[in-house]
Amino acid sequence: MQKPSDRKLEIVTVSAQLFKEKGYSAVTMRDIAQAMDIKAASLYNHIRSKQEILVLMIIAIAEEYTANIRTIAASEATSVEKIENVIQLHIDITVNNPDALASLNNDWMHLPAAELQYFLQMREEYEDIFRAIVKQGITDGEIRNYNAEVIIFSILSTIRTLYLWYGKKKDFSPNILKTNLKKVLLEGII
Amino acid sequence: MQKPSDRKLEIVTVSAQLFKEKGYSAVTMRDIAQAMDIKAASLYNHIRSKQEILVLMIIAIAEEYTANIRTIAASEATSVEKIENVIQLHIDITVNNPDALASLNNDWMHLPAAELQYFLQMREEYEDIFRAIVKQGITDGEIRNYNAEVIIFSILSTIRTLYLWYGKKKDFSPNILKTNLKKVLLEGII
DNA sequence: ATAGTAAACTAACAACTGTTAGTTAAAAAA
DNA sequence: TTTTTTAACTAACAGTTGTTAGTTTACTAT
Repeated sequence: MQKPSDRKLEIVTVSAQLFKEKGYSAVTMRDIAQAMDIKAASLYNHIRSKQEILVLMIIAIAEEYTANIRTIAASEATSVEKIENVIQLHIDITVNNPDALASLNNDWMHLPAAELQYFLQMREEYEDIFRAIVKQGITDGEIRNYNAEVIIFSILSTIRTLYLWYGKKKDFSPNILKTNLKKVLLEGII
Repeated sequence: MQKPSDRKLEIVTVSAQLFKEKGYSAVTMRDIAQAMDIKAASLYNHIRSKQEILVLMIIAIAEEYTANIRTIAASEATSVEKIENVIQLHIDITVNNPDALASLNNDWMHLPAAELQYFLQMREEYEDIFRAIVKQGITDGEIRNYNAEVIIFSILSTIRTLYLWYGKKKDFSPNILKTNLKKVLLEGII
């Protein structure tokens, strides 16, 4: 896979902002073109289809999640440290892709069949790895013996929706998140 | 506002399932009609427009959230008890509206202008009330002195996305949630 | 039986959708 | 300088969109 041209990346960036506002289906090729001050047909000098924009937007990030959580899981760290590393991973990816994450969370079902399957497979693996970390932590007595699925859901849903809050409030600087989010998710609030 | 007919409610119910799968914009009137085994034009014997379906789906639930969090905030309970009551409120509404909540979370931007303004106003009030509860809890020493916005984000994002997990795993029965979710969110996992 | 109503139907529309074809102008390579 | 490439353009398409108009059918109330 060769790396996309500058103009191609610009289309993906602009589209990500629009998709975040209105969702993939509600954004037209003419909307994207207008935001770039060109005509819709001109977009096709750079991309093959509207769906290809979505693929470029989602798959690379999904692969980044997958590669990193594999590394974290395979490391020598304790279960709690691994969970902290997963939280940090989500903070980092959110800071670097605050718009595209909206499509990764809400528009993935509009991927072409092959990429959809690939995406869902990565997503499943990701949750399986995270589940294994949590269960190991419970077994080792590092993590309290609550329902594992509830723990997984609670942490994942928070760090997956970080993109919705990041950038809207000054309290969500990378540093404040780094120090506060791990504590809140791990130690609770009381 | 008079209550909708049975058939009208059926349209909203069926649409909610479809909107959850593909999003509001990607679902056509013909999709909705086909799911009800009628023709698209027949839908208009019961509803005025596609947007009206969205309004019926979202506004009533938003009002239910608003009314209930007002009651909780005004009660005599401690701050921690109030937060527990908010968590329980989200569990209850999720159990009763597992499909419509997808649109409330992802498709609200497609509401007509008037209803959009009303929705955003309710959403803002909701977050303001929740913020006040958390800050009071910190002031009173009931809640640890972490960044309040991070606490708010962490709890709200979890209970708002409950609809994504509820029904998919048997671990998410109302009872398991009732006992586990409050503990995980309040006391943490270590 | 008759009239009225609720809810389905067929047919159609104007606007919008993603996309293609062919053309043009400017920049880069020869 | 000439040639090639890049990236814009105009024009148009076939299919889909939400929606309306007018009609038909079957139940309900008179």
